[in-house]
Amino acid sequence: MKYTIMDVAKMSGVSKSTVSRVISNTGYVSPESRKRVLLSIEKLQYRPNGVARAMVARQTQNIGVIIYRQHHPIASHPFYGKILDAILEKASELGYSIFVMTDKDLTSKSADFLLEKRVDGLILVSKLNHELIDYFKNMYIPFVMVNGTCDHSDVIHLVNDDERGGELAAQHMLSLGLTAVSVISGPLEHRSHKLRLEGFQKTYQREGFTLDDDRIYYANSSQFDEGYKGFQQLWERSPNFKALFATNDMIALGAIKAIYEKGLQVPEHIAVMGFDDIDYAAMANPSLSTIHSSKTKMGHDAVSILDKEIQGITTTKDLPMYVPELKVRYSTKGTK
Amino acid sequence: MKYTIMDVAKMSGVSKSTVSRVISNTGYVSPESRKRVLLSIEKLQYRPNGVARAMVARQTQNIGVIIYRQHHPIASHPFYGKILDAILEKASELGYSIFVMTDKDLTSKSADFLLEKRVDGLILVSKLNHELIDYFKNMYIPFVMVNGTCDHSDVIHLVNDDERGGELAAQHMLSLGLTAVSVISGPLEHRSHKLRLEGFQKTYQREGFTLDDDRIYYANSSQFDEGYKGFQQLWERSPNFKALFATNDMIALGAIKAIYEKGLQVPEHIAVMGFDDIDYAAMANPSLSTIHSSKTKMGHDAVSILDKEIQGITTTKDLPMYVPELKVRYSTKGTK
DNA sequence: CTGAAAGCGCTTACAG
DNA sequence: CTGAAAGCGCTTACAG
Repeated sequence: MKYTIMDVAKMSGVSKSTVSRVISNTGYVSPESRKRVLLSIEKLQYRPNGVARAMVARQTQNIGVIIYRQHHPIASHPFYGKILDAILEKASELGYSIFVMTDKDLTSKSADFLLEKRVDGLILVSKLNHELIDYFKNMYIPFVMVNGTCDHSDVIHLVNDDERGGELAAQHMLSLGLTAVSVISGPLEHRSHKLRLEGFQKTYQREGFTLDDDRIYYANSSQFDEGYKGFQQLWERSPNFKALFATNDMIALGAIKAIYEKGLQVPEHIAVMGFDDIDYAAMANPSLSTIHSSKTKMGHDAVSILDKEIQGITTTKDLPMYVPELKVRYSTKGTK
Repeated sequence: MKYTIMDVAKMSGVSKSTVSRVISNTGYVSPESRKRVLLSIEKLQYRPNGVARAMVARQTQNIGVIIYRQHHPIASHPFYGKILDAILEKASELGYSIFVMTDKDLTSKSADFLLEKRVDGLILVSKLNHELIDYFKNMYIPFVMVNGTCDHSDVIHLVNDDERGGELAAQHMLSLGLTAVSVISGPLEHRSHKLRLEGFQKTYQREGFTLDDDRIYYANSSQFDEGYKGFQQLWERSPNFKALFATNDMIALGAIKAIYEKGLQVPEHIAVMGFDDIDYAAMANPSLSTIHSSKTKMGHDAVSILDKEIQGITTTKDLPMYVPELKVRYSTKGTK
């Protein structure tokens, strides 16, 4: 810590240029010099100062991750936490370190960090407003968006095919003969909730079953509580449905709690499906049928693609969506 | 991004020294000069380069967080994720940015990062081996440990009073007359699991009930699966207990799943208690009685204390433990 | 193969 | 109140 390249140079009887060469393993260094330098480094426990290096290299080897979550947890979120884990994993693999910032920061501190160029690139997770996207575009800093709302076609944007997922959910329910269905939908400002709902609705309609608006509860958040409340409201409106689709697992889990409190059984009285396949979905009691959406793969890809962008290797901005997958569990089928 | 302090200086017709003064708001600058500089900054959208600044200031305003989790998720972990969220929150408040690193990194890359002085201080979360602690001590870099195993009295170490928590759990069960109890314990190398178990055991013994070793399942991990397996094993050994204590909530949840699969009810046939009060404990079905352990407060304190250390303000190394709290829910009481 | 020099973008004394 | 100079710890051409 306390030693600099000069200390190593002196100790080895060479110039700092030579030390620099052996550290970066570039250029020519005689075997003897190299040996002496390596020895000094070892003795002094010398480590190059990354900040100084970053300054001249104009590269920090840092990636900033901004997750938009105004009031809710970020890391511990069952969906976004998974993405973050995947980002962490891939970043370490590719030699990047990760700065994690909350959106609250974004308006002030974290924005400054980016502006102050302490990161080589950015990963924006979840919903971000247009101004922000424009802002980053103007910064000429490479960035990718993950699971956000974005209609700029020139922005790299990783998303699940949520509409297809909604369709899969509907098809599964229909295959079980569950035509009397209600829905709890998360906030429609979020691309994913909107599309999941649309895909679900369209499929029912296509099969000749209309989903009246009073069969849908529009939740204010995508949290457990809203699922709980949502079911109560729907049941109060008209207790005549046999199945419930929620646009994410947390909502579904909240609904299940409310269902049991009413003395009803899942799936005997009401079959329930969620969306996302968060870890708890499989652990829950009863286990929750759901649509698996990419989290780990999205996180990994975000870093890999960003890495390419940082290196100036242009990739297609127009990436295919991740394909969702049906997971049938107890909450619809009644069997493991 | 592309502009430097020189560009601002030229545009304003002053020297870069003056620009620096207005940016850092230090020293004297005439009102007119200040105004011109501010205007240029605005026009050019200039932002100081944080890397350059960090180099001369010898301060990065960065804190590194290392979470030890060899094979399991980090951010999305219901316990550590919460701590991380709290760290993120407090750090942003105090003007620090957070680097998150996994332990896999630690042996190579992240260790280098620390050595390369890209952080002003460190937060070490969870179990870390002795060498590592010594290593950091030798680096003369301020650090605090959170929820780890550490017997160095000169290391700042934030922990819950897990033994007391185990005691609280035992007292609660005893108060319900549940003397025929079994236990699933997480890995004893972890300070917290060890102490939770000890506190629990001692309390039963004190009340005249011995907990034979065959009543305890020693799990290989602290995950859901091990709870599931643990119950099956215990039940196979001797299906004569009416209550189960698990040293964390995930284990308890896994056990509950196994209990239901055996056709038994919680708490009617078997009452279950966990430990930690992760978010999902309250959401689970049935809701899980548990011992609340500090997560958010620990995360906040870790940053605040580290901040003081970084500033050279010495604080007591000997901090009081966080006091655990009993949360009674359906899984023991049979009522909300 | 190696060293001296210049420079990355800032801040911090020091003259004036 | 302000500017020139030195320096933070490195890397990168450029001579030799």
